[in-house]
Amino acid sequence: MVLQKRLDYACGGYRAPAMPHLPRSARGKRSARKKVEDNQTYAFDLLATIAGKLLSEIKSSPSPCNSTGTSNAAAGRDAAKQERIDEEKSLKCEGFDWLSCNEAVFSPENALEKHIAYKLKENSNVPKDTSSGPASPFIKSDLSDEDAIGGDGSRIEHGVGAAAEKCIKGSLSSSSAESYDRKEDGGKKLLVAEQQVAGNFMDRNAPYKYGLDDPLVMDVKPPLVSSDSSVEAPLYRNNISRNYSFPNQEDGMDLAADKDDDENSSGCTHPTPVANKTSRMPRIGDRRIRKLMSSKLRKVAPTVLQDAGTSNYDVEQKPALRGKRMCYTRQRTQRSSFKRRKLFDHCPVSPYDGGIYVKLSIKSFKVPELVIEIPETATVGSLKRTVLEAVTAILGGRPRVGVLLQGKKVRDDNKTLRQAGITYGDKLDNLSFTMEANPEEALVPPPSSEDPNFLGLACAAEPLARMPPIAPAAAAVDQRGPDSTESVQTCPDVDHDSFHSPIDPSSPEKTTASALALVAVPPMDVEALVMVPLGNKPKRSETPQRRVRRPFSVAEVEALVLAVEKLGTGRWRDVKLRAFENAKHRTYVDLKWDEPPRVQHCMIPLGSEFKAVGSAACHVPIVVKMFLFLWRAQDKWKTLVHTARISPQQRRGEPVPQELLDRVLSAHASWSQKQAKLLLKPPAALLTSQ
DNA sequence: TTTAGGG
DNA sequence: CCCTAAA
Repeated sequence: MVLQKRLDYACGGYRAPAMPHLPRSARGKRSARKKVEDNQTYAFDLLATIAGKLLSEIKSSPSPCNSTGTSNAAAGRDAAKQERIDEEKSLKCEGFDWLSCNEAVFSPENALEKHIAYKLKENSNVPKDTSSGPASPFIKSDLSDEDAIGGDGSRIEHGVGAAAEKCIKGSLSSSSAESYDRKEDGGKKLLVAEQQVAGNFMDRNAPYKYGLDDPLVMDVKPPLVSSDSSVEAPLYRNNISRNYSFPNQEDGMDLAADKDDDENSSGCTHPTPVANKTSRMPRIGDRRIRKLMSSKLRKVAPTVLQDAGTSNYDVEQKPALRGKRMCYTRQRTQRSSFKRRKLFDHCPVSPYDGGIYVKLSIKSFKVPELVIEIPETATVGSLKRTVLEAVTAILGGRPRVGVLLQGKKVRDDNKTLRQAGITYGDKLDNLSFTMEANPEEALVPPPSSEDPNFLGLACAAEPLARMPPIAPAAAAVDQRGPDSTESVQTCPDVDHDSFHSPIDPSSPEKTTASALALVAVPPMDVEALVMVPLGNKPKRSETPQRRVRRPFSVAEVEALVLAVEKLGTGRWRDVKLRAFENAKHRTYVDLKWDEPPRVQHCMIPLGSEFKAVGSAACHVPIVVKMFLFLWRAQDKWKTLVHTARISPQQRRGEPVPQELLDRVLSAHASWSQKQAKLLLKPPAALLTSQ
């Protein structure tokens, strides 16, 4: 072998043209992305949560918040601020902000909490990796919180809760705005949100209308849609308002329970009738709630939320909350089921109690960015599927996804992205998505309606709120610990197949052009990304999943044969280049997800608009990463030669025309000979010369 | 960074 | 399709 190489060099002196290397910078981007994704996921959750919160708010509209923590307020603030800062520093979550904001806006304490909890739960489920990783900012926030608190790893839930808390606090404290000095967008946004919320709370009885446009959200990402989210919720005042207080703080469990409930109630996260719980809760509730909220918030949107939340929160009574939080977090993490039960116990209030829930009409809301990686050669249809998967993974439900390029709907699912004009090079900014709830599904009540809290909500919010039950995987993850990547892979939720199918055989162009691959991003990846903690450990991302198998098309084979016939069997890099000029970023090596350098991705910042079920619409900024999958000519050739040598009956897969196989054998033989000759000759030459 | 090979 | 040795 070595000899051959040498010979080649000597003879041809040709070296394969150097391939353009992908910038390593990609890595960094990648990591960032992941973070984003994580955030995004959470964001969805958050959305759901928000919805729920809103509902709950309406219901509960508790007044107690303000009263709590008067004396401690100052100290709490400081602490909170610091925390925030820390979190921010550690995490830079852009996306979360909005969520938190939104949530804040919507949720009344209880409602928020619940919602959050639900979301959290869902998230928690999703986050199998949570334990493992560092995924979303939320997580980070959690961590930070934990650290601060000294608690164990809290999770997304916290973030949500925190957000909720913030919201609540914000709402409670009219002066919340001042507390936020932060320059960060998120922080500011939060402030705004809070303010709004506060206002809303004030007006509980009246239906709320928020201009969710939320400055908050907007900041984060460029293309983010400016969603105009207006939430309209008639607030019905239930008894809920009476005490939001949860059981004692000590029972962090309660919180946990709430969260669990949320999680469990994957179905309808949003609509949470707050009243139920709240009614039951003991008075301490305020604190608890706050705590919960804070914790949740932190988890969710560590940076922004925290800040905002903290500030408000701090003013009121942060310190206490922290401690509580920790407890509850831990409990939560350790025993989700248990938590759930507790929740019920605590908040057994029947939805009917008087709890009225608000009918929310969410016009739009923003969700954290969603990062999708997809090969340029993938079809529009596959893109839709991918986006759908990613979104539904978070939101649940089975909405329909549409792709908009420059505001124009791309209808032909069979076109490749390239054909549709969606290329990584440009125009990505113009890419957006629409998501429409499946009417049929929209009506379907969430399965987990058992939770009284959800009863009311069932409607509009529902679809969004629903989170896919990733629980199993998550559970696995938890047990395993952060490092276990496998858990992700195994995740039942994702439908891997859906992603793959994409390429349309009918379009030859595609195949040839992308001889490479259609591979779609496995849903898992998305999840993984989502889950991955911002911070420290990308453990999750590390475990590469096995690539999806994408058999070579006949066209690809033909291109390969042609190239080999011309170039021989030793210059695979050249072969690839020759065979697939179109693929600019091809390398002879197959691409791997986790190897940015090899992967070409196009980041497409998108402002996607999603029309959620019912009247809910949300803007989801989606980042699409496009990449080309390279196949390994070397390997393919190997198999081709083998295939050509075996009987047709033994062959499997897409039949390769005998003609091509014959050429394979022919080329292989001839090049083998040449190589052999080369090997032999040189020595002779040397000898002679010497 | 490419190739060659083996699993 | 993956992994690794070797260059």
